[in-house]
Amino acid sequence: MENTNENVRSQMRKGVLEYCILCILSKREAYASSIIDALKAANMIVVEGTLYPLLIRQKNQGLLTYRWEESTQGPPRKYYGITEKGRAQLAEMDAAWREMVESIDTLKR
Amino acid sequence: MENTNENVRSQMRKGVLEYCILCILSKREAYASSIIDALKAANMIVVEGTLYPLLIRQKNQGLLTYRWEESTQGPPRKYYGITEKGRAQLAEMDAAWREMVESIDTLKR
DNA sequence: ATAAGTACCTTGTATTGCAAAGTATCAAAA
DNA sequence: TTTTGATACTTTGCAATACAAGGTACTTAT
Repeated sequence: MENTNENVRSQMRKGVLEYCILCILSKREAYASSIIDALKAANMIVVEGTLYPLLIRQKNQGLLTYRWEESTQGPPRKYYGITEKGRAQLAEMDAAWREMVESIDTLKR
Repeated sequence: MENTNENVRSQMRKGVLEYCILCILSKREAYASSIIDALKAANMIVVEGTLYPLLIRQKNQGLLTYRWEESTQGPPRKYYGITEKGRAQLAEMDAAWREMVESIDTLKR
């Protein structure tokens, strides 16, 4: 019964995940598992079934590209990187995020 | 083509709206239109078709109650108020929100 | 060969924000 | 009295999306 906590967080994450992905990829290329690790390190738990469709969507929107790279252990990895269009979107999302933080702040006051 | 901006904001709002409602009602009772006004004042545009089902959901979850009140001009208004359970949920959401802000901050760093 | 580990992908479901259209109440104008 | 306009609440249908669960494929070690 105590996943109320997790439900609340899950709801709040909606729509912010796409922003997180762009944030991560704006710094370095990464493949799915490493993205999940980065999110986990920031206390944002995400599972594969969420991330893969999201990456594909962003790729289809032209925000991301990818390249295959061999791995020393295991199958090849799909390294995603951010595009110019992705950076533009990220800039919009930065603004949207700041505005939302500001909005909540206003409501709290 | 320039509603990209609005789409981005719309996505980010997802899941945070419930939090906003509780924030507003934790301070004072309010009816739908006045809630929309409060959100608008905080730069969060929400329409009726979004708000009404949300209020009903939260009421069914026991987070809100309401009472009818006559209006000097127009039909009676449904004034919503927050319950004890709603305040507990709000406390959880406060924590979840702070964590999310912190998470994004971590990713940005 | 087989098993284990790693990585990527797909399907089905529930939730939810929203546009659009509908219902109901009240008061003032025609 | 009827009609119009303003206000308020409600419902329906749709699209987007996070997630659980299950599946495919490649590599290395046993």
